[in-house]
Amino acid sequence: MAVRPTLETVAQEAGVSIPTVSQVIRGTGRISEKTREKVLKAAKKLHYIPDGRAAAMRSGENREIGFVINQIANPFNAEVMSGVVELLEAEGYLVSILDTGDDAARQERHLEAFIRNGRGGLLWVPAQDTPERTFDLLRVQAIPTVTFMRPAGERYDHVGVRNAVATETATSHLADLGHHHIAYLGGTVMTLVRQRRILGYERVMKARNLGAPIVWPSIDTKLAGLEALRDLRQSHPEVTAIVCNGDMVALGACLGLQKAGLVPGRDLSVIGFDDIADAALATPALTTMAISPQKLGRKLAQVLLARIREPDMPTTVSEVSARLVIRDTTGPVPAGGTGD
Amino acid sequence: MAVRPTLETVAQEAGVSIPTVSQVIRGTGRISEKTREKVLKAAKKLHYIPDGRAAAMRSGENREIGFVINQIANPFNAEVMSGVVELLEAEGYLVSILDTGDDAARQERHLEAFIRNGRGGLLWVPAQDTPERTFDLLRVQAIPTVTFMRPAGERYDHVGVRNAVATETATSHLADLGHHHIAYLGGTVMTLVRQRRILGYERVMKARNLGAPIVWPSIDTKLAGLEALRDLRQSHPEVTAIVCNGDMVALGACLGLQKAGLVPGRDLSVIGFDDIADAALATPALTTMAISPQKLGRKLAQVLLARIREPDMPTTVSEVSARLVIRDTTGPVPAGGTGD
DNA sequence: GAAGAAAGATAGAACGATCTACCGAAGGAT
DNA sequence: ATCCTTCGGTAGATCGTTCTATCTTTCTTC
Repeated sequence: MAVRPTLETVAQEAGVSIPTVSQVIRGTGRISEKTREKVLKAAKKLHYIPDGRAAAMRSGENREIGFVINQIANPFNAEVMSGVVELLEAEGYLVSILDTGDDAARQERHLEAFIRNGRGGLLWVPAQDTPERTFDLLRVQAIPTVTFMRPAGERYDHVGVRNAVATETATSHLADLGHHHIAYLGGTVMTLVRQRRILGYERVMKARNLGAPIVWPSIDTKLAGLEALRDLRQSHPEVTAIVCNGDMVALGACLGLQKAGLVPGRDLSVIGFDDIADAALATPALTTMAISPQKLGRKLAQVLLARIREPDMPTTVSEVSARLVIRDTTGPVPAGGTGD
Repeated sequence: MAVRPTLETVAQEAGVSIPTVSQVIRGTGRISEKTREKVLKAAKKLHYIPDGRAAAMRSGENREIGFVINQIANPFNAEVMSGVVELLEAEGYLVSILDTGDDAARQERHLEAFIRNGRGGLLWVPAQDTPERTFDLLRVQAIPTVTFMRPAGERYDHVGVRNAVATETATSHLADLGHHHIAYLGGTVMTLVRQRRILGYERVMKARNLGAPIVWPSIDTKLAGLEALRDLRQSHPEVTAIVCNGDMVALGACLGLQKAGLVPGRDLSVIGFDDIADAALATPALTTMAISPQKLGRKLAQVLLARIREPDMPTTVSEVSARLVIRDTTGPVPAGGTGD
C-alpha cells in the first residue's frame, strides 16, 4: 500500500531542498516563479497533503478546534455547531466534536483526550456537575477556551442567552393572557442557566402578584416531559399554564396533555424554550422563546478567534436575547379554569 | 500563563532521563519500583499529559479516529455515534466527529482536514454525490476506512442494513393488511441504499400482483415529508399505504395527513424506517422498520479495529437486519378505499 | 568595475515523543 | 577472581515540519 508522501518525497521529485518545498506550500519566503511551479507540480503528482501535527509541533500553532457538547443529538445544538463550523472552517480551522452526554466523568476523559491530541482551542458546554478539578485541568494546559450556554465563573470567555429576561417575557405573556397559576417545568440540577430562568419566572410571579411559584423538575426529553406533566397536574390541578425549560420538555408536555384528552393552548397553555425545528411543526404548533442558533454559533466562533489572537485580554461575556414566538399552545384561561 | 509540561520537564523534576519517564508513563521496559514511583509523583505534580501528536509522529501509531457523517442532528445517527464512541474509547481511541451535511465539496474539505491533522482510522457515511476523486484521495493516504450505511464498492469495509429484505417485510405487511396501491416515499438521489430499498418494495409489488409501483421523492426532513405527502395524494389519490425511506419523512407524512383532517393508520397507512425515539412517541405511534443503532455502532467499531490490526485482509461487508415494529400508523384498507 | 543590496535557495537545529543500541552495576556460576 | 547474565537505566537518532542563519548569485548604483 502507498506510503504517505512527505516534504522530502516532494523535494526529491522536484529536485529542490525541503525548506524550499515548505515555503512554496505555505506561500511564505522568496521563491522564484519557476521553482514554485516545479514544486507545485511535484506535490500535485504525489497527492501531497502536509502533516498538520508535525507542523503544529514545530510552529506551536494549532488549527484544530474541539467542540465539547452535552448532547449532540439535540437539534438546537446541531444548528449551533453548523454555525460554528462554517465560520471557523473559513478561517482554516478544523472543528471536531465530542459528546459528553452530560456525564462529568466522560467529559473529563474527553477533555483529556483533546489535550493529549492537541487542540488549539476549545468550545465547551460544561456538563451539569463538572467538578472544580476539570476546570483546573484545562487551565494548566493554557488552551483558549470559550464556554457556551453554561458559564463557569470568570475563568473563560462566555457566550450564552439572557435567560432571566427571556423567562420574564414568557411568564408575562402568560400573565397577560389572564393566567394566575403558572408553573415552571423542566431541568433537574440547579445549574446557573436554570437558576437564571427560574429567577425571571419568579420575578414576574411576584411582581404581578400571581400564585405561588411552582418549580417542577424533569429531564430534557419528550418522554420525561410527558410523564412530568402528568405528575404535575396531579399535584397541582389549579395550574393553567406552564413555562418550560426547553422545547423538548414542552413538546413532551403537549403530548401528555393530548394523551389525557386535553388540548394544549385551550385547556392548558405551554410555552417552550429554544424554538427547535419541531416546535413549528408540532400540532398544535408550540409557542416558545426563540433563540437563533446560527447567531449563537457565529458569536461563539468570533469570541474564540479573538481569544486565540489575544490570549491575555480579560475574559468577556456575550449574551443574545430570546424572542417570543406566539403560536398555538398559549391562549386565555379556560372557562372552567381557576381565574381565582 | 503556565507552559505545557513535557517529558523533559518531568524528567528534571524526577531526576531521571527522558526515556525513563517515557517508559514509566507507557508501562513498558524494565523500571524499578522506586524510580517508577518517583516519576509518577513528578508527573502528577506537574499535571503532565503526553503529547499524542508527537508520539504518533514517532511511533506511527495514531489513536485518533474520525467519524465523517452526513447529518449529525439525525437522532438515529447520534445513537450510532454513541455506540461507536463507547467501544472505541474503551480501546483508548478518541473519536471526533464531522458533519458534511451531505455536501460533497464540504465532505472533501473535511476529509482532507482529517488527513492533514492525522487520523488513524475513518468511519464514513459518504455524501450522496461523492465523486471518484474523493475516494482516490483517501486511498492514496492509506487510512483504514469503514463505510457506513452507504457502501462504496469493494474499496472499503462496510457496515450497513439488509435494505431490500427490510422493505420486502414492510411492503408485505401492508399487503397482508389488504392494501393494493402502495407508494414508496422519500429520498431524492438514487443512492445504492435507496435503490436496494426500492428493489425490495418493487419485488413484493410484483410478486403479489399489486398496483404499479409509485416512487415519490422527498428529502429527509419532517417538513419535506409533509409537503411530499400532499403532492403525492394529489397525483395518486388511489394510494392507501406508503412505505417510507426514513422515519423523519414518515412522521412528516403523518403530520401532513393530520393537517388534511385524516388519521394515519385508518385513512392511510404509513410505515417508517429506522425507529428513531420520536417514532414511538408520536401520536399516532409510528409503525416502522427498526434497526438497532447501538448494534450498528458496535459493529462499526469492531470492523474498524479489525482493519487497523490487519490492514491487508480482504474487505468485508457486515449487514444487520431490520425488524418490523407494528404500532398505530398501519391498519386495514379504509372502507371507502380502493380495494380494487 | 567595485561595493553594497537584494533575491533565491539551503543547512542545520528544534518541536516532543519513541526506538534501538548500549552501558554500568549487581548477582550467579565456575 | 573471572566471566557471563540479567537488571535498570541512558545516549542519540528519528518522525515531518518550521525556524533561524547563512550562503551564493545577480542586480544596482556611483
